[in-house]
Amino acid sequence: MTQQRAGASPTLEDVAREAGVSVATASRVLNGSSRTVGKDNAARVLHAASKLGYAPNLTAQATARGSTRTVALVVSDIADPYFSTLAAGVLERAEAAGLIVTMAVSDRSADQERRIVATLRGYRPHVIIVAGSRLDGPQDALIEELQAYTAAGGRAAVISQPGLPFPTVAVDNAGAAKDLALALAGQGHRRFAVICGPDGLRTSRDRCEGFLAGLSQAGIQVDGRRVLATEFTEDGGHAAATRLIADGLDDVDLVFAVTDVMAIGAMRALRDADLVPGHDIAVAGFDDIGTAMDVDPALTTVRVPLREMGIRAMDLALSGAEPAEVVWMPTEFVPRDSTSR
Amino acid sequence: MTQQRAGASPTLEDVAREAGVSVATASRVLNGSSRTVGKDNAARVLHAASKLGYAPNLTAQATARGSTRTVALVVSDIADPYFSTLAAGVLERAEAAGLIVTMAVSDRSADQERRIVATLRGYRPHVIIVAGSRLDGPQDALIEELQAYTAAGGRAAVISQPGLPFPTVAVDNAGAAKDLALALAGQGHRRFAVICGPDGLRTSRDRCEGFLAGLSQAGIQVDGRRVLATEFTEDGGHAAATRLIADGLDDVDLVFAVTDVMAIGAMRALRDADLVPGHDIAVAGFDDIGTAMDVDPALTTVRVPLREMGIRAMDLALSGAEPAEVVWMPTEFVPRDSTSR
DNA sequence: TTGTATGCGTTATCAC
DNA sequence: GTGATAACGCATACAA
Repeated sequence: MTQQRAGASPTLEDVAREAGVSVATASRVLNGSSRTVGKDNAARVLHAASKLGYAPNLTAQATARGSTRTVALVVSDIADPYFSTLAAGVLERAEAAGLIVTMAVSDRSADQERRIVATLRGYRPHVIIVAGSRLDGPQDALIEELQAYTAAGGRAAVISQPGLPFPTVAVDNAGAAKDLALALAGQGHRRFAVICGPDGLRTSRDRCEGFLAGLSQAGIQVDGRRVLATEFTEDGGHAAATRLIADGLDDVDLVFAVTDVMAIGAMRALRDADLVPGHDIAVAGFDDIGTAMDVDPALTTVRVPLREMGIRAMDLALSGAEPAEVVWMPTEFVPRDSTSR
Repeated sequence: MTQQRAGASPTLEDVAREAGVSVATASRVLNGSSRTVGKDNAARVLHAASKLGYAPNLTAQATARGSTRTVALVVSDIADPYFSTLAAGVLERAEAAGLIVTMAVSDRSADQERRIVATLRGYRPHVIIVAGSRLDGPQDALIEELQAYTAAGGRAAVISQPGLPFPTVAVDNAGAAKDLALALAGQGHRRFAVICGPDGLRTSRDRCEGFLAGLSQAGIQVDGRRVLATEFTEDGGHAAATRLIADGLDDVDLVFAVTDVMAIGAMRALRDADLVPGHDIAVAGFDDIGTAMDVDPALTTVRVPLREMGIRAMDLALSGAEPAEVVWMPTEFVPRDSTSR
């Protein structure tokens, strides 16, 4: 009976020695596909492996095989339900494909995002999925990094930033926001305030501009002072709504925030000011995160199939889609009590 | 000028050749610690690397060095704010330590959890953190797997399951639930219903029993038919509350659910039955997830410092804590409007 | 300071 | 069927 070094994982060699076979044989029964191994030898190896608590060194496997079974996912903020729901979809699909998911957060910084992709690329993942809310303008550094990856045979997919030279799953933010505006106008709302994200955030801009375009189409103008830019967070929504209230809300009957998270922050601000959301003033959001139907009144919003988008992004990457392919996911207007007087 | 194979990542050898130096030299400037490299050679290598878009193969690095810079995190469900907040803490701390986080979801299955740990172990991560809501009874398989990992020099930490032979960060669920019950009784509530998680879930049981113990200490008994077991999800909370309502809620003035997520589901069920949470019937939860203060009325709960727990778990693992070490995190009663008539 | 040679744990290509 | 053995991409002890 052989001894393995303490403080180190048993290796294939340890198992082989214990079983009295060659490493090649051990490798074959433990991992290989071709079942060309003698029955008793196989049993010996299996027994030795479990006795030693052997777990194949996947990093060594990766260097030997030249490929891994991992997918790298980069999100802006995992505590944000938008991203955690996306991530759940990616994880679900990855698991089904026998892939392990590596995750990193970019904290909404483009530079950080590039650095992360550069690092993740080092792990030679099977797939890289980038799900940040993308910035305006050329993403040269990120694109270069991802292109180096795909050029080397990697599969990449991007969520929510159409226009990049990678397979993409996205929703028509501008169009959906426009439809939302028209629907709200159809409900009888006339005086709007809009809470947008920080400048340069593509998703925010699309939704903002789409919404204003819809209002304009309905013959409604909104005062520039009623369009606020703020952080892409709940506190951002709260702060913006607070500003709005301070400036006087008399001529506003609906506040639209470009994300549910921000809208919910705005609702909190309204309540803090002793206003009743949905009664004194209507509120609408965008995304349909789970919480949207838990707040009271339930939040009118646009459903974005986040979990499905994570799944589709995985499918897209795994299927080796064309760089230019964009899968547009359907959205849906979800009227709830927050906009019905 | 040399050509690298298309469809493959440039290797250190490619860079070295391009720069006209040996791989050893290239390795030293690109990764090594000792800066014993000639100035011009270093520049050459750097230039070649960036020109080729070189990213070191981290898996190969790992097998060469025998160690990685990754931490493996296993959670039950990343879409659940409880876990996504924990994960955010882990990610934050990991990033600060220059570690990459690999994540997998166990879907609340013990067997799945063991399988995942077995797989993750194969990556020889620097750290493994298990954050499932643990089941009652012996977790033999999981423990064995984790012990094989630590025996081989790995650092493990566990969140929320004290009693396992690994460094642990936890909260006193039973004690906090008892205090909560006493506080609610102090608010004047007398007739309680309790929504628990499925049998065998340790966290749920501790909170349930602690709560009932607190009530009992306050001289309050609760009818067994008013203690329901259900799924550990929002829908579970909704379903249980619906059952409660169907059975008649006349003799109940407060519903306690063992997690905020479930409590929020219960609030939704109440509203669905045209009852006003916090007015017709009080509701209390546990965890203080972000949403707790977004619902209306804001949810009375017990604050569990989730993000900090993720951070502490990382610290614990990184510092090579004693197997038996348990860090108890403080909890705090957070009274809000859902329990104040 | 730089290069050579060897090893890391596996897989895969050969022979036997 | 099974066993040597050369890769895989990188790090590093040892020479030069």
